[in-house]
Amino acid sequence: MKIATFNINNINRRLPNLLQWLKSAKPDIVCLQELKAAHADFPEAEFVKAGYHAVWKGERTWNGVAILSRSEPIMTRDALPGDPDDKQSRYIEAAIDGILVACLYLPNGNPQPGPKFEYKLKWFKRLTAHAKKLLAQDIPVVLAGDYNVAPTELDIYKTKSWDDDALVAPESRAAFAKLVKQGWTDAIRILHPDEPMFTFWHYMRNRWPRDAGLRLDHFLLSPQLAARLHDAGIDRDARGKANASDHAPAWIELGDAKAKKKRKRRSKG
DNA sequence: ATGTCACATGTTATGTGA
Repeated sequence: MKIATFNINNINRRLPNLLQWLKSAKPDIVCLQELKAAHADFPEAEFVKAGYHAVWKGERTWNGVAILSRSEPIMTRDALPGDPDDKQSRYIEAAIDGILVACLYLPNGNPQPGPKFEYKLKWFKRLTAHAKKLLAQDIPVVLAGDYNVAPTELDIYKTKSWDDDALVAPESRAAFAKLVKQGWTDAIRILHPDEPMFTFWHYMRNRWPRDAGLRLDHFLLSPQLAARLHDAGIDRDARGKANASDHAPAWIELGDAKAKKKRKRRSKG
């Protein structure tokens, strides 16, 4: 079972890239962020043609999240609980093949300090509260998406350019660390402890050719899924294509769930 | 401040967000 997360940065603008990548990467489940499309403008038919079901939450101009899957998803939520006044489309959750898949797009938070940064930290708190409840259910859960946090120094190229940025701010990093500490496994990092594993390269200043990237897209796995983690990686090639998103897809490969223990056969006599 | 991209508003650019 292959699960991917991909900040697509405009689903319609990037549709040819996405379809090509789906064909070559063949993920079973894909979490998409930054659709930048109204709900009615989501190109569902194209994904059906490509063999995927889809659930999504659009928003005109900004944000927007979706989950594509080979098996039919059962949407469990299309918003992060905790603030009914939050109208931004940044969270969608579905049950797929016995896994609860949460697709999230955490606020960027710039400039900081300021109201946008406050919103980011508040959103993080709500996510952390919800994540705790999911963990308590003791089921296979993956929290996948663009967290807009480079968790450590290893997750960003050597630079001073981002020192005042919300992506590396101590509060952002502390919030991420606090979430992980609940008992989640950072899938990419646990399998690649020494490589940067960047997922984002800014369009500006030749950041892609210079490999001046950040690791912003993460998979957090509940213990039941962490036990099934076989492989993880970044499809960097996607970032080098024409008209690419500024993010590359990240993916994990999971083994099958253990077959349920067979009941002891009753003796015949 | 700059750099790059895309969209909205609605002009022959500018603001906004990332």
